[in-house]
Amino acid sequence: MREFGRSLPMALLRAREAVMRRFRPILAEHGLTEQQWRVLRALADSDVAQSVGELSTRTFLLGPSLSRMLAALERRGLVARAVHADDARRAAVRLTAGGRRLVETIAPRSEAEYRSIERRFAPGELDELYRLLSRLADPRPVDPV
Amino acid sequence: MREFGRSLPMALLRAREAVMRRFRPILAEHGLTEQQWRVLRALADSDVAQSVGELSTRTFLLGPSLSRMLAALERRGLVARAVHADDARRAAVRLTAGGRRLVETIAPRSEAEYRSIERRFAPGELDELYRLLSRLADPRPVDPV
DNA sequence: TATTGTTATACTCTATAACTATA
DNA sequence: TATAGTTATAGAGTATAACAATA
Repeated sequence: MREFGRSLPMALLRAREAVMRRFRPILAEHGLTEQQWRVLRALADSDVAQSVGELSTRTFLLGPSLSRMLAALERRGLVARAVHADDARRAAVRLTAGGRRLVETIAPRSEAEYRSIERRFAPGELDELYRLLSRLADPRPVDPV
Repeated sequence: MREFGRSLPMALLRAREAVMRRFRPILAEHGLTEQQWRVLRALADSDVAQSVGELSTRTFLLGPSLSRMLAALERRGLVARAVHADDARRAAVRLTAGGRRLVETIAPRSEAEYRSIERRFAPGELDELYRLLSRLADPRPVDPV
């Protein structure tokens, strides 16, 4: 059987752990878990409100987890939930001003960590890494079905 | 701030999820969590018994999590714990024959999934991916400190 | 009837501290 | 005193099912 060190899930996990190890302390200072940060990042990414389903897809969090997390983030005043204009079943989740401020406080430190990682790679290598990772995540560009 | 889609942790998570989504059902059939499988894989990798600390490092699991998991795997007859020959504080954890059989049952299906992923890449591309991932996980080969 | 989101429930893992046994 | 591992405890996420409201 393939060696543990040559397992793709393990290689991805190791790489992710190495990156997150530098970043988690920053989140912890602000009382945020990795998953909560994913939600805030996904919300900060777009100016329009997003449904719970959209957030679920983008953050790889399940609906029930998200429901509870959004309630907690709402209690902290970081996000706001409203009913979607076109479909009353849907939620319209967005960052509050305070939530956006928090993201903007954390973002520069995140960028600094990122640049220190970037320096370890030759020009173009990181692009190549992104290209290979997205090929893993979505086979379609290579082998359309 | 960097787009969510261009976040390295997210790209790694997406890639890992895509790979694990194909593999988790196989584990579930055998009543194994992803983390338990990591432990079994780490044990299957070497013929000599490993200490809890070694397993912790290799699987990215915390000591307390491992202690409980090893107790559960021991109850299922998949692993055995003994006292280390040289140092009575240390444990000597190894797969039982049944544990090895289980790994050998699952391994071929895991390999099949792996080969179907491999087919999506040109020769050498996957080597390049491993190289870039290991650079992320360990900067030393590039920039010795 | 199907879909969106929430609530309920049980389980697993994370994380830290306290403890035991051994070195 | 320090180290290896376990136990205790609290909290967060995973996963599935059941449910309410809306389409």
